[in-house]
Amino acid sequence: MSDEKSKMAARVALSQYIHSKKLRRTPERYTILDKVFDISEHFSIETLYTALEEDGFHVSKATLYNSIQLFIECGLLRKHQFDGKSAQYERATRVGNHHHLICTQCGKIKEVKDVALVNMLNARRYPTFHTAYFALYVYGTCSRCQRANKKNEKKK
Amino acid sequence: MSDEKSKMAARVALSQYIHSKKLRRTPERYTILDKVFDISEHFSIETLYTALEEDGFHVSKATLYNSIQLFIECGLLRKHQFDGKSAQYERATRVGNHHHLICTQCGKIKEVKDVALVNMLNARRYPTFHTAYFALYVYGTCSRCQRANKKNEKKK
DNA sequence: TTTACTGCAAATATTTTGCAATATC
DNA sequence: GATATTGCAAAATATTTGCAGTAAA
Repeated sequence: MSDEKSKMAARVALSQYIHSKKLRRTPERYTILDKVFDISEHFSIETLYTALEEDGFHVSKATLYNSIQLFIECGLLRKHQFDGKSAQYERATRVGNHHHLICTQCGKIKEVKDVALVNMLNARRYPTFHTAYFALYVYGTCSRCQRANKKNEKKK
Repeated sequence: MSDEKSKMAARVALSQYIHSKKLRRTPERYTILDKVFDISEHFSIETLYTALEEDGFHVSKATLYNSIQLFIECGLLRKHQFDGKSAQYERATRVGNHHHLICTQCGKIKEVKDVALVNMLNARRYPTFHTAYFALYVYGTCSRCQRANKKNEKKK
């Protein structure tokens, strides 16, 4: 799906959710949603806040937290708690087809597509639990840190 | 492995790590480690702190955070950032053979053994990345919340 | 005797909450 | 007009940091 199309689809999904829950269609919610769909990668509340400010659109942090929570509830967004302090978010459509490699030394996060694995996961069923989605985190050492480690060993 | 045996093994592993990094074998570290191996499930810093206080053993929060970090570094402990506020920890030996089902409605976390899946995961290799371990989180609705939802639908 | 470790308190950072003003339905 | 939503500031919470005293090597 193109960026514009997925943005439109997200707006529609949000509208439906808002309608079904008898909530209100505020301009803030749609502006924030658009911005979320402009950002291609992970983002934090802080990043999103700054990006919106740069556009000359001011919203309070409280509203940001509220809106993001709403997007998560209606399935448009996923939340990650990587090891840093603040939560990271990304579009649900992106999360489906990749997972995350996390370097335990430098904290860098890399995305990997692994369709075969995703298919295996999707085929799993757990009794009495209705699965919505998965998050797989792979912890280890990135290439950069591996190299750094080798260098240090040689020094000794 | 029995509880006592795994506790001993952990002590040995910690001693080796401490020696290799030229750190110090303080009584606090071993007392905390023992307590960690008494707790069978997930725990937070707060839980661990209280458990130690109840034993009449006082350590500062700072020392707890430090020690837990040390245990993670030497591979004895894993950290989870489920959706609550505080981080949860559990023994690495336990994590290997199960993963977590997380109810997005009530936040309850259930453990599931899935050896076949674990084996598949262990067989995966990612170029330029040296994998240490995995964390798989399955999000969805637990049986209890499924029932509650059905009841609410009927009310309408 | 060197310096890593501990405890305490203060600092930092993130997220949540209360409330008055406003805007949507 | 009823009430959901916003912005702001204050509060709550978790974790980190600085530093002086203590203890392991």
